[in-house]
Parts: sequence; C-alpha cells; structure tokens
Amino acid sequence: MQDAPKKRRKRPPLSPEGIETAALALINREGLAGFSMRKLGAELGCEAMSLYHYYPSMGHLMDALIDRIARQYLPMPPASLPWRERLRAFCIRWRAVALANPGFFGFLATHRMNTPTALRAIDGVIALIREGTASDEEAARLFRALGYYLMGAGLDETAGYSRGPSTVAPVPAAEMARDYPAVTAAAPWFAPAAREATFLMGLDAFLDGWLGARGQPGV
Amino acid sequence: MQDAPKKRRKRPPLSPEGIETAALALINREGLAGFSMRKLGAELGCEAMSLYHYYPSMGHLMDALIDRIARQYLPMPPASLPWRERLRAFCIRWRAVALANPGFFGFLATHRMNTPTALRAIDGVIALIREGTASDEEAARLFRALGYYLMGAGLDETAGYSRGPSTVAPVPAAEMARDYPAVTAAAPWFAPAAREATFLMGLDAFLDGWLGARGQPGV
DNA sequence: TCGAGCTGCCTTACATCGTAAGGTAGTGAC
DNA sequence: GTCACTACCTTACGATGTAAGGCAGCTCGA
Repeated sequence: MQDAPKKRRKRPPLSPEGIETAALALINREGLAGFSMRKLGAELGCEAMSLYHYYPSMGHLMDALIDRIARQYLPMPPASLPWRERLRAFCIRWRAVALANPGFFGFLATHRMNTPTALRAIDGVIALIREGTASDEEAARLFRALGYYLMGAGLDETAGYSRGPSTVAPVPAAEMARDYPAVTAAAPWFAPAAREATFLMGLDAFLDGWLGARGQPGV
Repeated sequence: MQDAPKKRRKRPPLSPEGIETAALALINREGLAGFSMRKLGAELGCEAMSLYHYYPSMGHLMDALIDRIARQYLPMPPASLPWRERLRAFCIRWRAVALANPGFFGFLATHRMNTPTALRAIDGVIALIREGTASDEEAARLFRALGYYLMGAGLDETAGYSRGPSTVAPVPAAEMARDYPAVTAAAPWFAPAAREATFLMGLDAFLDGWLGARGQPGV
C-alpha cells in the first residue's frame, strides 16, 4: 500500500531562509496573534517540532526575523546627498519597511534589538547622525528622540491606537459627532491617505526644530 | 471535618475595581508575558473562571485596563497656563503614566484605544491642540505626529528596542567597542538617567519646529 | 415558611500553545 | 557492513483562554 516507495520528497528541504520568509508572510497575513509554530509548520509542510532543528525556540526564530528586517536598514542613502536629505531618506525607508511588515512591526517595536545585524544598522544610523551633529551627545540624543518618532509612526500605521485589535465595538458616527466633536473634526486627516503627509510634516518639523536651535554644522 | 461551618468569607468579594487594580499590578510586576487569567485569579484568591463573571473575556479585561489608564489623561493642565505650556505639561504626564505602568504600556501602544474614556481623553487632547493651531487640519496632523513621538518615547522607556525581551545574549563591552563604535560613543547618553532630558529636548524641538514654521496663533 | 429565581463563584473539560525527550529513516565514510 | 550524522517526526506534558454547567447562599413574593 505504500504509494511513496522511497522517501517522500514532496517539498524542498527546510532552511532558515525559507522558514523565516514563511514566518514573516504568515505573521503579516494573520497577525501576530494568529502565528504559532504549528501553523508555521503546516505552512511549510512539516511538523512544528522540525523547526526546532533550526531554532532553539520560538524566541530565537523571532530574533532571526528581527535580524532579517534590520538587514533592510543596512544600506545607507548615497553619500552624495546632503546630510539632512540622507537622514530624511532613511526615515522614509524606515516607514516603508514598517508598512511592508504590518503584522510583525508590533513585535519589533516592543522587543530588544540586539542581534548582530540590528546592532550594525543602529551603528550605521548613529554614525550618519553623528556626521551632521556637533557632538557625540547631540548625536546620541537626536538618534534616540528621532527613534521615538519613527517607532511611534510605524506602530500607529500598523498596530497602534487606531488600528490595533480591541473588543470594543466601534462607536456609531452619530454618537461620535455628539460626544467627541474634536475627534470628529479631526477625522478627515486621520484617514490612511493622509498619513504619509502627516508623517513627513512631523518629521520635517522635528528636524527643523532640532537643527534650527543648533549650529547645524552638517547642513 | 468542616472547619468552616458556614460560607468561607476569607476574602473581600470580587469587584471590577479590585480585579483591575490587581491585574495592572500583576502585569507591571511580572510583565505582559507573565500575566494570565489563572495567575490573576490566584492573586485575588479566586478561580480563573470567576473573573469571567465580570468580563466576557480577557480582551475585555484588557480594554478595561486601557480605560483605566486613559482616565489618568482626562484632567487637563490649568487653563491659566500659556497654551504651549499646557500641551507640554500633558506630554510630560503622558510619559509619567507610561513609566508608572512599564509592563502594560507595551500592550497599550499596540492596541486600539476606543473605549469611552480613551475616546474622551483623545477628544480632550485634540481640543487642547486645536486651541493653539490655525485649522482643524493642522490640529489633526499635530495630534497625530505628536502622538507618534509620545508613543515611541513611552515604548522605548518601558519595552522598546533597548529594554524589551530577547533571546540574544548581550554583546560584551570589548566587542561592542570594536564592532559598533558609533553605538559605543553614544552609549553614555542612552543611560536611564539621561532619558528625561532627551525626551524633553526632542519634545521641545518638535514643538519648536512645528509651531515655528507656522503662525503660532496660540502662543 | 417556603420555594423560585438570582448572584457569585467554582468544577470540569477541551482545543491550542511552546517545547522536552526520544525515535527513525536516509546518507555518506570507511 | 556498520557507524555516525543529519533531517525530520512522534509522543507527551504543563500552561493557556474559555465554553458549559453546577451549586450554595441571598432576596423576595405568596
């Protein structure tokens, strides 16, 4: 009755590359809550436990995913551009990667990023910032504060206070207009189509404010 | 053998108030991953299922916690202060509440906030911002962009890329200095003691930049 | 006084989760 | 031939959220 006389090679062998690609795809499709080792195994045509041959635990897999996302932040904008343009371009890429990984970004934002690639990417960004700032201190603080903005922006557009899960039913429009007039007045500019402009306005305001109050040696 | 002849009233009866207080305390003490309905029950001296008498599901409990945190954002700074000072004071309180709820903030930042109290708080902030801006559009965009900064700052100081969990062992100092020189140079200003100043510098830079490029009618 | 209904909490059970422990089939070396 | 090794699977365990139903004590109308 053996219809597969030899070893069943019905699928390509597993590999970290394939596992991580499938994991990211699954997370971005189903959301973080919809992810599990068993579902990932099913996706890949193997048992959940087979994945433990490649990663000691799910946490290690997740760290590998962080590493993989961080890889997209390694290449720096061309040095021919003015410094501020380079920094701006990096921030825009940050947002694009976040939007491309909506399911995973919530995880990334709430977990430590100390994999080798993530550290290299962070090091690269700090070095870039250092070029246009007057001291190590200013570079450190600008990196941090700019990071706050970028982290919050990515989160908001993927899983934040307006898009994340909730058990509460959405408030009907009529009640909304009556009880929350300020929210209602602002709502048109909360639409997804308005988000890119808001992101850029905030980014430029932040850079203007930070660099304007200082000597801006790098501009 | 019954040592408790009548009904055992060895603890006060359950209540939403008590459940939510215990839940927040547990989450802030053990972290989000260390929280479960059974552990919360144990903390309160009841079974996990007893909690379902007060909340249809754990998600509803979590939404109640969001509502409870949002309550702390309802009172607005005194109207006697200049507009910008009021906005600034609100942002500082935002950070304080985040720091007071380190375990829960990671949840709050990645979930929808549409409970009644949260909506009222958001409405209040937008109304405050509207006072000092020239249009509904500007108020909406400033609220959003400022929210990015605040969300990222709270996250970073409670669960973010430098404090969250990870399976990767911390990089030794020697290797750090050799492979990540920019991070090493910046490290002194990444220390917890430096964070408040960084937060305020970023906040003021952002407000300067946003308001400076415009008419600043409210200042 | 008596039950009927209600409130508050508990018991049991189930599907799903991460993963520890160990097995097994195929492959290459000698 | 057999030995070691790689790649993957099987089984099992404890923990989780929660559906379904039970049960004891209170309140209230008759």
